[in-house]
Amino acid sequence: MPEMLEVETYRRLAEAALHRTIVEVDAPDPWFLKGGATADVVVGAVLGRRFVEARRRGKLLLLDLADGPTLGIRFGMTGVLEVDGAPGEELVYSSRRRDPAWVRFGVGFSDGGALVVRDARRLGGVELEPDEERLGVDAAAVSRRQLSDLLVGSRAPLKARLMDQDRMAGLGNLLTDELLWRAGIDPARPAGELSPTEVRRLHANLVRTLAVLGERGGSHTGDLQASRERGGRCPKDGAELLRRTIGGRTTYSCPLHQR
DNA sequence: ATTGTGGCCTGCCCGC
DNA sequence: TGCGGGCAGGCCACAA
Repeated sequence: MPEMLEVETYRRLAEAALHRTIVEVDAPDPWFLKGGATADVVVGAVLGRRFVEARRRGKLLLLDLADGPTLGIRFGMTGVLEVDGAPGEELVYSSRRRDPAWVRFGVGFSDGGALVVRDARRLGGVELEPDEERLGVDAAAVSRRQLSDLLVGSRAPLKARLMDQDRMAGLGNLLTDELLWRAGIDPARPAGELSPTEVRRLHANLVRTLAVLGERGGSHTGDLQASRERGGRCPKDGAELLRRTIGGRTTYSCPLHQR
């Protein structure tokens, strides 16, 4: 999906949709409704109300309805948010096409505008009252101590642990590869085996990576990104990058400086 | 409980 | 041009 940086962009975009009365709900795809919701239930919850707050936790966008439930939106890998026809982000792995069939959910406002979710692959979804607390602390707000605590005692690969949304929410495949490449730590290392020095380095690089890539415009703007392909070379030292599957995801790392 | 695997669903790109 | 295979920034259910 869009990782947390993209969802944060969506969140800011969604602020333009606040305080506008919803007069129309488009939920054409039952598959896209999660948590047992049906089109009727969503219509009943949303119609006639207004969004009053746009929040984010990890990759989950939360839109609070006045005197109503919270609408949660997940974007899967290819979901895009649009408000009044303007897309929030161009996703690297998502088509630039705007096929009307890809609209999986939308609400129309009394002033004629609309908030729309497009998702070609249908891996995202919309849910009423999502369980926010199941998600771990947002990666943009994690303290060094919290980071240390969520790694300690784990023998899962570091990368898998960092992407475990129940422990820390927000990091996806690209951000995690970039982060570990910057921090100079092997993604396959057991999470609990990092030294205090390495945890400190990891945290500093997390803060910096989110800041820099956020500034540049998204998860795909990392220094490693251009080399994330078969045969790609490390931008730091020129070594051929390792391509492995870690935590179920394609992982690129430098065999020289990531130890 | 933790960790690993497969599957979901669809579009695109590459090579033949 | 057509077709099959592989791949994709996420998440969930399930198995060991």
